[in-house]
Amino acid sequence: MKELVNKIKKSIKLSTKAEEYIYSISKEKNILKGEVLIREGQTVNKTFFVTSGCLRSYCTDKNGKEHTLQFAIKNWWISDFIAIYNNELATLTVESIKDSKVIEFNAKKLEEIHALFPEFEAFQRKNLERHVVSLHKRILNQLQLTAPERYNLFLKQYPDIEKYTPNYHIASYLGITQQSLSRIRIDKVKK
Amino acid sequence: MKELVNKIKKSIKLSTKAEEYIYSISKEKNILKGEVLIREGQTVNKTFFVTSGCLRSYCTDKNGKEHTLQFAIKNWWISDFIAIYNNELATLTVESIKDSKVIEFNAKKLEEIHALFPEFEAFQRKNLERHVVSLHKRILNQLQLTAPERYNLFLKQYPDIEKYTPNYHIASYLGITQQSLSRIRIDKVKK
DNA sequence: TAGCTTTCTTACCATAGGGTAATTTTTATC
DNA sequence: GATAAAAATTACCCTATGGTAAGAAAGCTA
Repeated sequence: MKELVNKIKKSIKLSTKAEEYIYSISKEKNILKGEVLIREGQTVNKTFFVTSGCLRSYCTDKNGKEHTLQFAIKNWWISDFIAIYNNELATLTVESIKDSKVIEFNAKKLEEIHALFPEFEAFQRKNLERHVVSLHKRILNQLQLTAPERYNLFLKQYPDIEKYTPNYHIASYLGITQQSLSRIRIDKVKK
Repeated sequence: MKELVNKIKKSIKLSTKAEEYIYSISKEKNILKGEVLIREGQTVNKTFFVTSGCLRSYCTDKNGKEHTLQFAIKNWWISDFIAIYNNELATLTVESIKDSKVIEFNAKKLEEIHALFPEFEAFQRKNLERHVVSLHKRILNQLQLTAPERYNLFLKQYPDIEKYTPNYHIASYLGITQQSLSRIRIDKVKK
């Protein structure tokens, strides 16, 4: 928690009141592997900031197949932002894939922070800008790279995620099946 | 221009000074089909707001193949946001695909508007939030839909883009070849 | 209208990746 | 360590999409 506040302070000047407000709308939580923090179909009133461990968000298609939108490791925010920003019910599920520590925010009150403490706007804008950049890059990679290339890039971005994430989650992030990923991994070793 | 300012005013309270500033950092431009507004490898110092017509942004891969990141129609913003937000050279090209009218902003000065007129922050935040949502949806669609499904969705989102966009641009947005798109179109008529 | 250019379609074959299912390996639990 | 559960690999065949290339259609330009 302290860490996050320091991070914010590096980006903007945070008044004491604003800092107090942040503490009042959040709480630190220990999450066990497998816990579901946001469930598809339900109201989304929480946003999480990961301080250790890893969460993922995914949707489930009509055939029951899961598609991973995001892995959130240390210092990332995760929630169902489609639902929050559109004020809709969750289409995503957010679950913990290893024991994690998060700071849980009340989404509504986190939104209100901008009206109450406009100093926070610049911080949030930077966050959103970074988010847009990473999504643009992901889309471009999906369009132009082969599955093995995407997998190698993924490993660079999440260096030790393989230690605790099943391959089928990685596959569902890359847009391939776990069997294909398995072949890719084997081909890689052969070389 | 007037239209954009009204749009902004619907979202936030815009002071006279801020409005004047907006006018001072922008100008309306008529763009001919085929004009390149941002070129890969160069410095990006402009952001465009489309008032009519259509632009697209794309990257070119190592084989010279183009991949469309975005089509921007009326009321959309377009630029190379990866370059702007990361302060890097352009990796994208932005070109007009039909005669268009745009409002051209100095990107640096548009960024500075937030420090000068903090009232603008909330407007920009909403823009970025919407942008994130549309990118999340695009990624999820790419992961879970077949090419024909993505094509149908695309036609709903850009109802008459086919009138002026060559198919291979659409294909390059959907992540397939123009030949595949051609087959999909034919199959669709048969049904 | 003729001729040129761009775009679209079609055909052929190649290939990456998918689906199902069986088997092996790893991990967790008692 | 034995057993069960979860995950990963492998095999088999299949299908969607890609690549090349040729031809047809449409759109420009003179």
